[in-house]
Amino acid sequence: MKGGGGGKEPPVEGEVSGKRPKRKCLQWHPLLAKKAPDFSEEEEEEDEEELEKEPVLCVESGAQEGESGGMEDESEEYSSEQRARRPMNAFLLFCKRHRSLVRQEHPRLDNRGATKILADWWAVLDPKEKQKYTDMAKEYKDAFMKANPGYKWCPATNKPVKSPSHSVSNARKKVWSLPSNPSKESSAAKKHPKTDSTPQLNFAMADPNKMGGLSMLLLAGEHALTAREISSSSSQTGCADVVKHTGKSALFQLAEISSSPVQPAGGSKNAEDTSSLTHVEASGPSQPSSPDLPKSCVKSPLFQLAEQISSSRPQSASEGRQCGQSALFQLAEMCLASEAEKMEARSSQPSGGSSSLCAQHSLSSRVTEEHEDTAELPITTTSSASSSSSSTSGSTSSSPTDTTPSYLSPCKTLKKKKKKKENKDSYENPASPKKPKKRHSPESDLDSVMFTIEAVAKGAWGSEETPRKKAHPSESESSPIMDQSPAVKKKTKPKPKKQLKLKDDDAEEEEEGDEETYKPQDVEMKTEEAPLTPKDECENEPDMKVEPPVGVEDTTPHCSPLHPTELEEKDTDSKPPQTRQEDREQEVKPETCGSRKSERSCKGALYKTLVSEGMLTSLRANVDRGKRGSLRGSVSDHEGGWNDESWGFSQAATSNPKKLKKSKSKEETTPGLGKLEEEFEKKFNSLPQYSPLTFDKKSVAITKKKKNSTSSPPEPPKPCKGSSSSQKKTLFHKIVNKYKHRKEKSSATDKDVVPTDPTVGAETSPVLKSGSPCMSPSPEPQKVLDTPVGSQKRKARKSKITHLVRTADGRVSPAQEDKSKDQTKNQDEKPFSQETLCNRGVCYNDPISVESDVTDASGGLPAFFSLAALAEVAAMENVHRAQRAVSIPTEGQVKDMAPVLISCADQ
DNA sequence: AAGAATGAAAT
DNA sequence: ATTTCATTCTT
Repeated sequence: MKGGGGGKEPPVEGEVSGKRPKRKCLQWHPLLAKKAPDFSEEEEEEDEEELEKEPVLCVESGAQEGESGGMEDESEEYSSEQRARRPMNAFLLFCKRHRSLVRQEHPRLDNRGATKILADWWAVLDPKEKQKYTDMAKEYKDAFMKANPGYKWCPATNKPVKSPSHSVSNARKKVWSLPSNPSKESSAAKKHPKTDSTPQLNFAMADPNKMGGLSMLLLAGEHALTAREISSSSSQTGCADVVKHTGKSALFQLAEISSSPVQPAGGSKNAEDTSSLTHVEASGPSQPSSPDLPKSCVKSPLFQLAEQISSSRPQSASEGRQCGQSALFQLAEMCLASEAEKMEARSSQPSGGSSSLCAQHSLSSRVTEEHEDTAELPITTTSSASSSSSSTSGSTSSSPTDTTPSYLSPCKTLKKKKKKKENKDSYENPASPKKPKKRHSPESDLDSVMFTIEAVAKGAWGSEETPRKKAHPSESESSPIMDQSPAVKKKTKPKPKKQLKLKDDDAEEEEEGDEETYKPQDVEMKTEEAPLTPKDECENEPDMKVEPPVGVEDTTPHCSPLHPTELEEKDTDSKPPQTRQEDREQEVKPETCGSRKSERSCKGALYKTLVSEGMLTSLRANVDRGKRGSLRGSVSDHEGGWNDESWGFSQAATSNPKKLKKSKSKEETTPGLGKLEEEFEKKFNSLPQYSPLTFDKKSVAITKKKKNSTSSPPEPPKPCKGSSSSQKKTLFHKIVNKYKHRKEKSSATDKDVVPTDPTVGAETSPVLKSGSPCMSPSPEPQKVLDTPVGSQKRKARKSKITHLVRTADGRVSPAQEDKSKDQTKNQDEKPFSQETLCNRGVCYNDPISVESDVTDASGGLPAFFSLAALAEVAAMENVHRAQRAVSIPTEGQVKDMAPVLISCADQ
């Protein structure tokens, strides 16, 4: 049948069933590049407008591939083929958001069942609410389209490519990365990749967006601190602009270089490159073995930085990169600090102590460590890392290796598998689920933010470093300082698997686990109200992203190692995973802790240099991104805007520092990926999550109104939890199967309507839960309108439904089951719903959310923190830090910075 | 790998 | 009108 689909598929992919191998799970893709030019709210609308500008971004590589972009390109090369996944529609978004809930309620239910339920919910959902999703979907789509102008939902028929199948399994590519070129489908050579791969191009994209992001962050901070945004915004912008080109590109290049394994040569090659880089930084230009031009460009700035730093720090010698990092960090910090300071006194010399810079210190200390640890370290970082993370890295490396592009990357598959595994585990061990995951409440976000920043900065350009650490974890000197390394290790061991998407999954899984555990009791009890659901998860959800994978608890994101003493404290605090407060404290602590060092001397110079080069900008951008990612969960405006920036890297960073590292090993390739996802997530999270309760209400209401509503469609039978669950379950399956069957048949041949069991009736109450525990939905038979119910795929509809409808009087045996199920479900749900709703939903702030269903809908955002709020908090934190940190010499630094900044601003 | 669901897009 | 495919994840 699919003939129409274009012949492309059938022949091509014959392997599967004629269809193309669907890649399922990837993340949707990031692209969306929109930019948020200013932090102001333009985002909402301007998407489109800006778009025009953006296009560049899309094109970026210019080559048609689209992907060439920088970092990602490696994978991307092939990507052209892969083409981005289409954006999710409203329903899918809804599903994604609520599936976990459903699952919680019915752990036993399989996905399909869940989907059905979701469909029901969806059907019931108020238009307003629906609209939210719809809007988001649209937004999403728009962004996506912008990103890839020529994108077609259906792959061009042309794609004769061939074989996607074999080459590698197609893993996910990171489509997200860049917009595929519009033409890609048309003919374009899919593969140019390599040529472009050279870093040179760099991202056109970087500019505008990044700036925006950065500026946003900074601005936000400023606002919070002082009210003055003025100069800052303008100044920043201006600076950014100037720098833009160079800066970003440079940064990116670095990142790419470091991260990108692209080199065909394989590990060795990578090593070389890296080394070259290192050299450059550290020793200077003299060493540059690498012929690559682009790099050289980058180098210079870096190099300078390195030098300066090194000068400041006596020791420096071999490891340039460290220096580089530190420098970057410093810069980042400086930027932040500077901005803060600016407000106060930008005049000439603010002696203000606001310096803060804990990060800096930490970094520096860290650097030192590294220094000692590995002067030479295997630069291979990438390669080494890859080796460690066998699968992922392997894939990555391999791909780049060949000249011939293996079209697909195995990623997807792997991912899925991984996920699955984990899920399984979780399932098996219910206990595990809870674990540490501390759900961070908003506060934690801050923490994460700081953390993120560091991570990001590091990750961004220092991919080298990270991996390296991993590779040689402790080894030589295990200075107490390293918090990360240990953490990393732990994590790695426990769950090396999921790196990318963990968050959601984890959360869900966990939830599930919890639920399951509880459930049994409930079932047995059958108490109507079932108090159970303790669910602390509430917080969880919102933060999920931030939260590291359950893994080990160590997740604590410490900012950085500090002095030993402090360190100790920190550790202590951090260790206990349980409390949130602790987490917070942690956050604070790190800040507090700064070890002081005098590095300020160079800063000014560095700063300048960076600025000139543009590094700063990029740096800042990175920082912002990181911050933003973690911070901004809210996305107050529904449309907020997807910034490509966001799409960039954050994901890993945000979620955990560890991840970052890990990710590198795993997929360094996709540095950017995270951001997009993150952005998406934020938005996604901002979407209201409705509790079952809500649906109940609605459903009821609807039922009354419409009466039929979903009635006919078989309610998704829910497996109940009770002891009998098994039976029910079985039944459930049967039913399901029937439906399925039905559907299939129908599609295949209308003829059979599945007369099958009349008994099946079971329509049960329309929609899910009616409120009363016992009640049976039966009351309203209303029959069906023709409206297509949602459930059974489209085909099924009326005719089928008909038979489904419960018999006049009642239910047939099967029906009974269903009912019972429903009842149970209802019970559970209700209780849950309320609590759940409160908690999870949205809630941080208000309880309102519960009712808010409706309200929410209208209102728009639930209570997520608004970006501004977050920013504020962040700002505050900074201030505090500064205050606390007073002892730190940073002041000087600050001073230095100020002038620089100013100058920058002027420019 | 199939499949449940909905929707957007393409055919 | 019909077919693809996006997401999730069990079976």
